[in-house]
Amino acid sequence: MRNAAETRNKLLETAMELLATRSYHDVGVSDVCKHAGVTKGAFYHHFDSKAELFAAAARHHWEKGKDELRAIFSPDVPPLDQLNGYIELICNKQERYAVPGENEVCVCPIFTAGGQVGPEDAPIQACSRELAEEQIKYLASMVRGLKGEGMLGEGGDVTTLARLIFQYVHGLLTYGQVFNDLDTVRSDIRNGICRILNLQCKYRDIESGSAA
Amino acid sequence: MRNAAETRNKLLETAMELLATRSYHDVGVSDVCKHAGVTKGAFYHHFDSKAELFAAAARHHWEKGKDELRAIFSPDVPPLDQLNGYIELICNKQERYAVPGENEVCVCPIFTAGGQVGPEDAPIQACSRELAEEQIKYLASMVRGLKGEGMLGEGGDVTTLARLIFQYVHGLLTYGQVFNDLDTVRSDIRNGICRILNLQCKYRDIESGSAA
DNA sequence: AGATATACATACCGGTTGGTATTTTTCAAG
DNA sequence: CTTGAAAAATACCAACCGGTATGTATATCT
Repeated sequence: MRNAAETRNKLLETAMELLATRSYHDVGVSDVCKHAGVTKGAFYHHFDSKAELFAAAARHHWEKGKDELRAIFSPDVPPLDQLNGYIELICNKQERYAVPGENEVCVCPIFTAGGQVGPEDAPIQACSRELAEEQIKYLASMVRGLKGEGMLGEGGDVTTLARLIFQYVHGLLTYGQVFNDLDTVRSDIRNGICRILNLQCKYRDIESGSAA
Repeated sequence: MRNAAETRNKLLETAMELLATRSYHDVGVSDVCKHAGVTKGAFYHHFDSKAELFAAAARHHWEKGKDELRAIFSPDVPPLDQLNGYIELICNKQERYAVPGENEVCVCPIFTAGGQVGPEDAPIQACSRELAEEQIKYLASMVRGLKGEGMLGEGGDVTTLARLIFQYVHGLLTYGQVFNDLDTVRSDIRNGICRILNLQCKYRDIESGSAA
């Protein structure tokens, strides 16, 4: 009886890894089991269904990365550094999850899966919305900070701007995935976000504290 | 021997209809056949494989809508009307393909499918990229027009801006699909595009020629 | 009209997938 | 040790899906 928690963990993380570069329907439970070095019996001991696994995996993945997120969007961090941190975070994810040569770009597995399943997999859609909303909240706090420092042009509700950024980043990553082109993602991301924010030009380049 | 061309056409359009609200893997050939009122024998008489059907359907759909696109992005049309026309086009697609109450929002079936299949369905990915690039070209001509009239803020390569818009719109639609929220799509689309373009505020509202 | 290719229908196959039933192993408490 | 329950392995199933084999009706050409 090897550590049960560890097995469960392995399944959760493997599910997320596979989902990062392939679609929800492409990733079968057998796949997850094989990559995790676990049998199907063990799998169905820990999870009731495929949908439940991926919902749990999404939440697990989210919680795991939350510290990182909190660090980036901490009120102690200058808003501009928050922006840079966010962009870096996304790029780092690429290096972590993407498969060079094969799948250069990986999308946000959680949110993407929500668009790939029908109403029958309700738990996944629900999870997808829930985590998207949380992410938008973090972005909103950043936007509020930038606005507070007068770095943004006129107009634009904070929450709306955060949502627009979220939408854009997701579209960007999907674009990168389809074209399998990480370079474009890297070069467009800052441009796109800054334009949506209407961030004043003098702040657009990396100049403050953190560096790549 | 009922009209062969008509049967083929029915299959192509049905495929696109189903793909608008469901994922590539969710839509089976049997589904398409049933909805098209055609048997599988007839289907495989016209198409070699599922992937080929959807690639053909995508191109068919694209060609069919090309006149509409050419009309919108015609050099005769003032750039600002082009922008309004583009936004209207996307909203109209929603009314045409979405299933009210069930699937409020539909994404661009062609491009989305590209992100849902692996390298094994290469024809679909290829088609997806190809049509995305074409669409970006149309957008680029619009951006060039706007720029020519001095309506945009400083900076920004024309092609880059067109790509950013494409990325954003796709992300927006996916967002709308996941949240099943057409209202947000309607209210965000103009905002997002104008911000990316850095369209001068005085031009942002609908004021010229065409109306909704 | 007869021959022939096209258009479509029916039935089915092999493989895969999510899920289950059952057995074996592991570990900790008594 | 014994025991008992959790954890994990093996074997398996029913359903489904893409695709095929084969049969039949319809149009076209000579």
